[in-house]
Amino acid sequence: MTIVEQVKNQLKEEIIQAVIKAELAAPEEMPDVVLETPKDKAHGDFATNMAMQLARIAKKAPRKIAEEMIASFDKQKGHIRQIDIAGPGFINFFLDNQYLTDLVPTIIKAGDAYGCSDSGQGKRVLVEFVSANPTGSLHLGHGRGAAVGDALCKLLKKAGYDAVPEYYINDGGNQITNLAVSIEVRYLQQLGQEAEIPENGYHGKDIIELAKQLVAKYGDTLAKKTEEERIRFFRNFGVDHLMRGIKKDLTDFRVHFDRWFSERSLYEEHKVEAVLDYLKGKGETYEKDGALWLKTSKYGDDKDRVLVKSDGSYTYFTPDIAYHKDKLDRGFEQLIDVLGADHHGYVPRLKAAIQTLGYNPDQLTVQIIQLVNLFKDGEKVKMSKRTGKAVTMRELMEDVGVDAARYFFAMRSSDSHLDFDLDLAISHSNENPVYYVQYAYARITSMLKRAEAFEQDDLEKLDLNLLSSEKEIDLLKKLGDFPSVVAESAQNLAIQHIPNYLFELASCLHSFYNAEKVLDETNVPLSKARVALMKAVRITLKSGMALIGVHAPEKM
RNA sequence: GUCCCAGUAGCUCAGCUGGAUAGAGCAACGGCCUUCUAAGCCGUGGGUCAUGGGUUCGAAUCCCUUCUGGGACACCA
Repeated sequence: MTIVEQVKNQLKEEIIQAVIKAELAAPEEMPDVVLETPKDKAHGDFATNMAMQLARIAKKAPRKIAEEMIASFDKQKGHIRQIDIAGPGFINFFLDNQYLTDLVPTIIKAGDAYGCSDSGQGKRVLVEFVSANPTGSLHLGHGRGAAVGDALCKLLKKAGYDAVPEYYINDGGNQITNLAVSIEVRYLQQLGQEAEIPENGYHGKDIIELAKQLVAKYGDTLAKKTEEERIRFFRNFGVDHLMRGIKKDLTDFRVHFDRWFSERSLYEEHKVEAVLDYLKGKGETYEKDGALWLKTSKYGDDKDRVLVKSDGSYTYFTPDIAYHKDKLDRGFEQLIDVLGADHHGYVPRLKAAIQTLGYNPDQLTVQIIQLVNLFKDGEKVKMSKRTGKAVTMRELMEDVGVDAARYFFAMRSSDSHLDFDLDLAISHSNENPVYYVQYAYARITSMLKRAEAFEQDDLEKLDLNLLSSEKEIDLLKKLGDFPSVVAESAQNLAIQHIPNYLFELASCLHSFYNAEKVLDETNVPLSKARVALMKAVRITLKSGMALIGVHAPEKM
């Protein structure tokens, strides 16, 4: 438990005791104690609405209740300095600063671990994200999914969940056959033979590049193989090649996966057949029009869905069910799928499928990644200038850098549309929130390099009571918020709170920096305390930036 | 037609589980570098929280209506 939580819990307990002592409510009718941080400092460090909540139960006016509560309050406990009644019946608590200054040594000792909590209680969570087909390069939308999924995993881990990031490689279905055929066509074309890309094939230039490489390496030997052998070869070659590119993109984007799960492995281990047999055995399927259907409408889907098409092949859905069963069978309590907006309609059937498998549909949470619109010079950029197709993740990384891209992707709730301002992301100016936050870190770092005279290794010897100016208190309060911001963001799968928090913390730092001098030879004890405070801020900034995959630069 | 997301300052958006006078940044205007990084700070102006109702001590927040914008709704993946 963090310092701030301890203080709050103690305060809550005192509030409950005061209510009981004043005979305003019996323990069993006690409302939840809401303790919030007021926006206005004049309203204290914490405030409770308890008196208003009790109005109906105690049948008295809120302000009257508040008075009675205060009268029976034990002020000796919980660092309380002053209690006020305000507004319609708020009780405002003013605490001494001890609990805040205690944060400094706590954070310094914790280091990178500051902000961690056991809020997730070790719950096993599998986060599947990106999972793009190995049929081309990753584009903008995948970039957002990658940034969100990766940040989500890191956030969950920090908040005490056992989160595992996984990528599902669609290397088994029709689209891969299409890819193989497309490569074959380009290969034959390179050799001067007549061939045409099929309608649902891949027309990208990268496939032509691939074919050129094949000719350079194998000459025309591949053309002499049988059709079947050749396709199998192109299949493997294509997937390997494209997955290498995808992995490279993701690594460069600082996105990590614990496991790359191959769809093909599901076939090889007969897990698709097994799940079909299982569903048939449970009576969740039926045959119609020569196809095999799953009764998903029984579980909230609009209509039933096809598992085996009339031509005998599987739909995309079928191995995906097997994959989700595999995930659940591996013992994950919660599955998070980070999916593109185009998969929106896919969610009900996936949830229904999980129910047909005998699991609880609430075990699956789908995070929809909404569309990203790029803006340049105030205009919407739709296509890449280079390729004429969707802008790739690689181009984005090259244009704006990983830090800016990751920050911008993390900045907004993932399920709402994102307008990505390229000019803003590139600009090295105060308009750019990424630099604002990084600058705070660089400033502290550069300052600490000159701070040798004020180093205090023995934290016990610091006189932290000297940290009492308004800016210092603001900074300390903000530092104290970090663990709960992490925990709440993880719980709500809301990564956008992290950039917000970082911006606020950076703002407190800049404000403090301009108001007070840290390194002051004429006041050594204060300087020592402030250097320690700066270290705490630095640790917290770095830790927060790490969550969203943004680097903390030593200098700028 | 059904479903999802959004509508808050001129622009881009915060606003946590309902709380007190709705906040930032940009843009506009005025200040602050002989002093630890001015990529910074301080100040001023700027609002029918799309709309109409409901829930209640209290609503930008929760529920419903309407309007507007975006997206999704295959025996594709």
